[in-house]
Amino acid sequence: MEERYDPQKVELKWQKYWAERNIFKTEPDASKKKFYCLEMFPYPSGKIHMGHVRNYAIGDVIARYKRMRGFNVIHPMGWDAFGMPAENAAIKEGIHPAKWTYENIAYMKKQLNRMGLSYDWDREVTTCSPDYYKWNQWFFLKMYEKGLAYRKSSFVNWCPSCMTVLANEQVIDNGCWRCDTAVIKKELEQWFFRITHYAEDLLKACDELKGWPEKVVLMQKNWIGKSEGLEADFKVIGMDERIRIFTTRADTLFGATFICLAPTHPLAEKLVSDKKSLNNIREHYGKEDEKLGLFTERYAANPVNDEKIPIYIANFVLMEYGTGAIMSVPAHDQRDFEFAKKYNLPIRVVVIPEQQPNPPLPPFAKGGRGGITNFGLEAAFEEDGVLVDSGSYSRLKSDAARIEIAEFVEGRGLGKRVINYKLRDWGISRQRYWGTPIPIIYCEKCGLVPVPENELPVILPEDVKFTGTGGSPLADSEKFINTSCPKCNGKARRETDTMDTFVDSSWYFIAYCFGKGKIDFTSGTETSPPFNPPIGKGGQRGGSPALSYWMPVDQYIGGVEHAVLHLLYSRFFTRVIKDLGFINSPEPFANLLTQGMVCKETLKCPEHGWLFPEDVKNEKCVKCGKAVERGRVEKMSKSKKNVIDPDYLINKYGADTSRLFSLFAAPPERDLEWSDQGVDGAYRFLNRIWGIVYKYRRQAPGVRCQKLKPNSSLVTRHSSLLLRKTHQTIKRVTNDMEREYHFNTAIAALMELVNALSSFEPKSEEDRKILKFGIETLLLLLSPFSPHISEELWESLGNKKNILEQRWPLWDENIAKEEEIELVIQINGKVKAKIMIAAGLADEEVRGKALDEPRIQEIIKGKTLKKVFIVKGKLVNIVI
RNA sequence: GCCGGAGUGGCGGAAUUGGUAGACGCAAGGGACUUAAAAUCCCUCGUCCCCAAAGGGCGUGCCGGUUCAAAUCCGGCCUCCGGCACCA
Repeated sequence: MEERYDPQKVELKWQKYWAERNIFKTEPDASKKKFYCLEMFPYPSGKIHMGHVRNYAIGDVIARYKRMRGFNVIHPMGWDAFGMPAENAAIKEGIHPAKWTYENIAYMKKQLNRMGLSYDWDREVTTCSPDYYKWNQWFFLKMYEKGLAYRKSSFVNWCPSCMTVLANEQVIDNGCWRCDTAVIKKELEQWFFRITHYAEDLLKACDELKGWPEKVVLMQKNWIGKSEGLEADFKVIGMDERIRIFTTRADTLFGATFICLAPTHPLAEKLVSDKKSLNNIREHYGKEDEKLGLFTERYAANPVNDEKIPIYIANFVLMEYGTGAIMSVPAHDQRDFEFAKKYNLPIRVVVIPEQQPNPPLPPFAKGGRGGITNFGLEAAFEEDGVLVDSGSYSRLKSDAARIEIAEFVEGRGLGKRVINYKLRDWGISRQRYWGTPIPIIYCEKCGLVPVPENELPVILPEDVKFTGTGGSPLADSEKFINTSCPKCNGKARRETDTMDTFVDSSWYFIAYCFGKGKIDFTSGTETSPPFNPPIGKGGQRGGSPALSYWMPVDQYIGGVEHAVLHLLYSRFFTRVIKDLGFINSPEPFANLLTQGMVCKETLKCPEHGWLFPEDVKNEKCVKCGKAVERGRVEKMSKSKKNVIDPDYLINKYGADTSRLFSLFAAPPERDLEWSDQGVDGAYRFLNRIWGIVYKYRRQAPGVRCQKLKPNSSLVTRHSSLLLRKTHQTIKRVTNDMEREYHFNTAIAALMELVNALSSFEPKSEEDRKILKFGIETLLLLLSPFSPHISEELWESLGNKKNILEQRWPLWDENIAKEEEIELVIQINGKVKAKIMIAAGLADEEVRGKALDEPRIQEIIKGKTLKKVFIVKGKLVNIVI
């Protein structure tokens, strides 16, 4: 054994050892409980970053820990390989996206292996390979058959920079999720997945996501955005038309003083004669600037009292939500209020607060009760209350009135109660090259024809031109576009849009279960006894035993930025796949851990802007020598240059230190602040362990000492303390792992054990045995965090079998238990003394010992004891 | 605006059920070893009063409450972070 710890040597040795034996390969084994540990697969952008290091370190600890706990662990990895950066590289540097992508994958795979991650590479998936995206196409066809994939024209979010469409979820603060460019509305024919078909199910099942952070569940619920309300028809006076509106406030129906249509509402054209004005409004549609309206010069009849009210077109009314038309109740809706003020429309109060008039009346009441109160109001009253000026419904409370008025409107045949969702169908068409071709053919005679299943995959052609201008390169590829119709064999052309890359990542966790190159949803085998029977109902395919064995994912780990996007799409896809009969559970991820961001302080030179850490020497910019400003701690990003390159870190300290630091610096769900000194600390810790093992490597060879008991005649007092500490450490580390994966406190416990080991001086043979037991236990507990050094030192101690194949140690509660406890004695809640007493004494004895304590005697002398509280094993509080 | 989450030493963080606030690490200061430095090891380390010790006061964003006892529970506020945002 070397005296000095050389991480490079140790780590490469064990990585080679693991790879040669393909040690992380797993197969279904019905005799063992499975554990599916999954980290979000990366986009192969070139190199891994610290966010990946953290994400994959967390996942690897869990995988290795569960493996030692006896689970059959599946721990796969792959590549989210379609996407825009590859195409941008092609435009900028002339490299083909495929070449660029596969080269990046090769490099990043090396990096991941260099981190010592325990992946079963026999399950690797690469989404840009035809044997993967074939199944995107297959799912598309299945969904098309079931009406879950459809085409429609609509106003879509368009990113002018990426030159493509974005789904609603992919618009962040009105900008593109990828490049931040302001998104504009554009009318296009698009393919959609009918995710709204599952809206209610996706929402209801949120409550079953017990293993997810509440925050994420809430975000999903809000995104789905269920609301119950009334759809009501307003007849257009003098025309044979009705305008159907949606409202959640049927109780305010008597307060409606006008109605508004979205500019793109089908009736808008009919009602408005001034097309120029209509187009003007359309240009301001969906923009968050001022509210704009256009009077149609037509009127409609309120379904509740046939009152005649004006019809407007308004830019703020969305066609995509509800019916694309609203009734406007300015007294009780702030938006309508602003609109009414601007266009001088009447405002009628029909709901007043329940508690009157003390506390003082809200501003709206200044104008008096009920009636047209088009003055004195400063804001709408949007809360529930009591109805006024609403015919026979006056004096009812809002909640009751909502039901009664809705029933009345329903009774007149002028509406129905409905449920609406904010969730829209998922637009998947992208006008880009580097994605999955949508398997559709347009025939001059037969129209829209799906590509037959046996002709899949529709291969993405390689010989296309990347100009960076205009639309998708596919649209210019004659070879690709021109085809023949599968029905009539006549001239036809292919769809040139490709699929959103979120389609790829919506089922990759299911793909892993098949194994590399073996994805197959068409030849499901019959139920075989060792596995759970697949759910396939009559007529459906049999499903796959591998899928029912491995699914769902037991622990999913990734960034919170996917809280709605990827996670919602995956839940949708998993439902579709379940309904096709391939898996049992509609939920893909039983437990979800959303890890925090990796952050670092930013550095800025007044002249050269953001600086890399290595561009700063002695607080000065290396280029100009000016003093550097220390900025805020922010998420590591290339643009702010506050990054640490994982390659640099691993070359300098090794993978074990890098992993250990990123796990120790903060609990996984919280943001992690980078600290160079912290990394040094982690490195020092591993060096100390190396030193301890080196010092004692030849002591007590071949001994296992699980059965040693403290205070037996052979064991000295100081060694029985070490034995206890060892058992306590097993207990603490195990509990920290089980309790929300709090690795930081688990590592802190290991550090305490190292402190105890390094200050221990063995004097007898028994001491040496206990010391060795302590060291071996330390290595076992450390191995999920820093696996290479643990293997190396384990071997140095003469162990023949891998530490990987060892069982997680168990603690003995009798040994871990303290014999003496420190009793805190408080007087009136303030700590006055601490004494050591035997553990497990009866309350009376504890009380006696506390009162006998001289310091306490001194204070309570001559005072009456009011009460004495005893907390077992901890504290006594004497109230005087 | 609406909905979440957080606020603890110089710093990252700990405190599992209301029961010793500050585990563990980092930084800092002092010491040992060394020709010297690095490395390593040992000691101190919330703050204030006191020469010091002993002891005591204060202290988990702020104000108030419940309790024998509050970082933890309740009410009100402040700040920061995240999500949603014309969704009728």
